[in-house]
Amino acid sequence: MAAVFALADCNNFYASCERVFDPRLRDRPVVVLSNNDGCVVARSAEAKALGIPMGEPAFKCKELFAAHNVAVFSSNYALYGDMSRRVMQTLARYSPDIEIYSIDEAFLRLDRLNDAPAALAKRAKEEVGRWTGIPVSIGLGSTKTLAKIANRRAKKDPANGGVFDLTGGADVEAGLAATAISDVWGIGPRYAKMLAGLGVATALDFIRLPRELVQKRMTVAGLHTWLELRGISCIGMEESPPPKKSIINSRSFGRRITELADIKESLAYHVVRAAEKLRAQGSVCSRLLVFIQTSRFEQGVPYYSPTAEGGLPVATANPSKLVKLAHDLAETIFKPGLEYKKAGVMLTGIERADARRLTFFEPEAQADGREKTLLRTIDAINAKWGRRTVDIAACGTAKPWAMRQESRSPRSTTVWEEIAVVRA
DNA sequence: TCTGGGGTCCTAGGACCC
DNA sequence: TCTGGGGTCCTAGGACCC
Repeated sequence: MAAVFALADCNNFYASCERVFDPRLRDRPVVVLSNNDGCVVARSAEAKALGIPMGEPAFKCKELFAAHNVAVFSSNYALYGDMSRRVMQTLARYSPDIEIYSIDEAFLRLDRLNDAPAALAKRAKEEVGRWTGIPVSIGLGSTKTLAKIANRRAKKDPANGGVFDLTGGADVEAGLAATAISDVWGIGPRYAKMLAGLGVATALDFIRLPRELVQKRMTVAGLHTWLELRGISCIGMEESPPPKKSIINSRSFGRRITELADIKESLAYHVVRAAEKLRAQGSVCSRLLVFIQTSRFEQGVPYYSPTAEGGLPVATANPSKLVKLAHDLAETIFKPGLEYKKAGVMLTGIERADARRLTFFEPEAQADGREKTLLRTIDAINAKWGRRTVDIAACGTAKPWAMRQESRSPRSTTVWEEIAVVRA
């Protein structure tokens, strides 16, 4: 059988997660906001129908929210992450060949199995709904890009029952003709605009462009999209996620920050989180980049957004060493008299911890061993007793820079004290 | 008052080397 | 007067994804 890729995508994922634990939200418009309660990042179908755009700043929607009794939530990533894990575990029962693509999407290979792909997809969709309460749509295609298009068709028309099959005898041309070019996976706003200038409105128009033109204007990535839409698979399944080559931790401040000391505190926090991610994938890093930013939207004052990068003599995952470097770098770019809105760090020069150069000096090797033991112990304690049970002092306790989060729902599946209570 | 966060890949061009 | 050329590494910038 020819390859059959399925894309399973949770409908309005964050909004659906909120609904699972509060049935009163059914039929009520639900939106979820980004960190710091900044922008709308998820909308239920009812909220979409109200015309609330994705990414809209929350303060611009206040009146609309009030007028239509919209349920508004701060992001609750503890909940969404755990719900995602449950959805993925359920999907994995349907194919050994699964790639978790994002928090709410997974690709599955559905050929090479005993049952017909479309029948498997239908059962998977129903079981995820029954076991987790999350509605999911599944699209089937002979390539990943076509599976993405099929998924859009599945979502768009309720008559499809949440599953759309663009393989076998399906009319692929009709599917491509019904898909706006800007809705194709791999075509962003820039390329969509450029293609519009070439008279391309749909995916079907796009695959009728000459191959050489596509490669010239859109490089090999664009060519892959073009080939995939023609049924030639270029983007394969990734069995296990490769280690990250860069790790970022950053956040907008809950309010404006003017003091270097506060910025340093927030940077320490970001470094500690980033170093945890680094150790979780068994890596060390040799470079660190610090960035601080004023508001992009402030009238009358120039936008200040400097970065500073520095290296370490020996690659490390030790937060104390990284914090020291981050603080030194911050001092080189901090300008007093400005109101800062955001800060963050990026770790690069990432390599496997076990591939490190050996140290020949015995005292250093011993110190290295003690350091590893210490960090392993901290990670173990935090894994058992919760994040930040053991922290480093530079993160501070006052946290004037902490983010706003005014309406977070309970962490119903990961914190005992916040578990849902059912009254019968 | 209020505008997210975290990633990847590709290419062009400069520095440097022989 | 004539003033190489190819390879590699690094970085910045631009495109995309969720």
